[in-house]
Amino acid sequence: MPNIPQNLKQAGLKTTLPRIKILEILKNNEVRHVSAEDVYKLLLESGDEIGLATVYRVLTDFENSNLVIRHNFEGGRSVFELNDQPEHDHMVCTECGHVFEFRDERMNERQKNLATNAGFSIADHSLYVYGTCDGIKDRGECDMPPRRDLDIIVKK
Amino acid sequence: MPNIPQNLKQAGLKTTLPRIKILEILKNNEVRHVSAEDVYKLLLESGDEIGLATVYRVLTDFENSNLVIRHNFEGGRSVFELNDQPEHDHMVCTECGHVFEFRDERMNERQKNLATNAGFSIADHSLYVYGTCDGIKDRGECDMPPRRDLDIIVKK
DNA sequence: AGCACTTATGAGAATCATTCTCAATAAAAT
DNA sequence: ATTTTATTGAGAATGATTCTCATAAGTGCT
Repeated sequence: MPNIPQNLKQAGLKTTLPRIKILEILKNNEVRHVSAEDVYKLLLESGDEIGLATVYRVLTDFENSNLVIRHNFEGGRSVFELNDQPEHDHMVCTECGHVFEFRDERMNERQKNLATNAGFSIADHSLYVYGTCDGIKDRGECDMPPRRDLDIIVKK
Repeated sequence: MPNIPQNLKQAGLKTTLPRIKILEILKNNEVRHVSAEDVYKLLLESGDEIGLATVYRVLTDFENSNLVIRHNFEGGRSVFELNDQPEHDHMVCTECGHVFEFRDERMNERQKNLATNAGFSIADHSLYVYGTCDGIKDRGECDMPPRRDLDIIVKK
């Protein structure tokens, strides 16, 4: 298993207790997309008294050093995700809340071309597809459990 | 020119002064993507004393009756856009704040296929491309004035 | 037009997520 | 071990948005 203090050092961050604990949580397979509040609660549950302000600070530090990715969801809520996977996009089921990840080279290419032709340099993009998964549609329940790996990968 | 009270009635909304004034602003070609605060200031400039709370309420009403579309930009900022055009996506210049609109059938198709294959029914999507426009990159200033029509349309 | 009924508005308080402040503390460097 | 520098905690501050509630407008009916 990857060494957390090492990760922090590589990212140019001091290895402090809050950072270690928070990175541990993010590396935990059970959670993939968490809000600052979520992290704060998880810390409390495991008996770590780390202030909410620190959680925000650490997550922002992690974002700046590319350890995590911040997503701005609807309603001004941010969720964070460990940046341990190739760039990908998200399909969000509006019924069960499940988030599927996918990756499509062709779509990325397409975006890049569009932008270039318009005289625009892409730094970043955010794509969320909202809808329902078939488990919901057919039987009223979601039959796809959350997964850590990319759910759908489409090659070029 | 389209009749504003008519629009409101069709949307199932009482025709009140604040609603008329705000819809007027949204229909104004000069502005396309505005925040609630922007609308509030524009109202003040034209001598209309309409409270900020009302602006928010009206914009939310408009959203619910599909008169406008709400975008949740980075940093928890919402902007509103008159819903008078075909579905399209946005390129946001992170330097000058200019928002380009574009529309790409092929990308939409692609999304639909991906989703279908994964057993997912798309209801909606949100795509924002962030970057800088070439005016910024080359000369430090944006050379692309805001436009009302779609800036870039790519057919299939 | 006049009256009753329902809905919208204004102003300020309240809320929510997030950031800031600053004194106390812990890591890193010497 | 000591100095230096960055980090933390707690609570205050911020900024966007929503809520509350008394007042003011629209709408429908006579």
